[in-house]
Amino acid sequence: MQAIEEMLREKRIKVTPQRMAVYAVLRETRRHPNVEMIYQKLKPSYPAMSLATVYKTVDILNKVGLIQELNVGEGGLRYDATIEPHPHVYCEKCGQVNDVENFSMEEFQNDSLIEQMEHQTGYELSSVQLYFYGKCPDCIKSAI
Amino acid sequence: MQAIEEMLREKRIKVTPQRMAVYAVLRETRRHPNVEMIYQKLKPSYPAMSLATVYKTVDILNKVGLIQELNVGEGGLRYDATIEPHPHVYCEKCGQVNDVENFSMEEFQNDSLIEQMEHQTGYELSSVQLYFYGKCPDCIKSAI
DNA sequence: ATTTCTGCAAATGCTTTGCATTGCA
DNA sequence: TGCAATGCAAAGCATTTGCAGAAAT
Repeated sequence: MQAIEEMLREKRIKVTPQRMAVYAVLRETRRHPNVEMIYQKLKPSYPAMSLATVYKTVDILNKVGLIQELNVGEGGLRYDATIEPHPHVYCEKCGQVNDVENFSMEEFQNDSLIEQMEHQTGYELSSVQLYFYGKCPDCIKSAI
Repeated sequence: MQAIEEMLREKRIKVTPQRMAVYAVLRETRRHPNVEMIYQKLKPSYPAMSLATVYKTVDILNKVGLIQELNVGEGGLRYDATIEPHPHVYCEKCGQVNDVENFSMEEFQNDSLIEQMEHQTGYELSSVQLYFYGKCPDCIKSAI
């Protein structure tokens, strides 16, 4: 895995401790945190960091294509350092967002789904999102 | 198509002019309007209708299952009187949301995709959303 | 030396809430 | 008549903005 500093430099954006920290949080977790979660995670080690900076940082990281924005419908966005398209599951009980691993719908992984859709709709498409909604195994068990 | 009044009555919610009007707007259009759009559309014929009522109404119509909520990631929800699962395309230029008609991924139409995912993830799933993002034919033409 | 970013506080704007009034059943 | 819905205005909150100081190139 490439060094974070290098990746920012390649995107021609200034390399700051805040940006490296935010991106590091996203690379380390599989939880798809939202801005508030990222902020809480960083607060102990970066007491001066402001929420506004986290907002600005995820925005620019998303724009340069280092991370992707997810919208599972809570109101508020989540962020994911994995930029390859992959489906997500949202637990309506606990609010956790997870990746769907080893997704077997091949068309979703490569570009054939997008190409097929461009044909069918006449749009120029740039991305796809597939979201599943339900209850996660933990929440089923605890019968909350 | 069933009468709107009847449909509300079947869902055991009080039948009011405002609710019929909001639902009628959603059934007549394919534009997946948000709250503000619904409000603007109704204003001429219902000058007294308040935005808060539109918010409350779409919320209850969604809860009783008469409409579905879409979240294309603008911030703000859109509403759709077609409750069968079907993919949507979002134009990042003009912001229009359209249905994908005659979607050929059969698994998406019936329940097999959800069942397969339940197996794979251990979740109890209730719904799926598939969104495409890009530029619509009109926006491509006008090269905006 | 310049340009860009950060952090604070204030502003914004969508959505929700409380409550008196109205209207459906 | 009783309970629920409406409409208004106020409150709430997440997000954005403006700007002076700080930091990166």
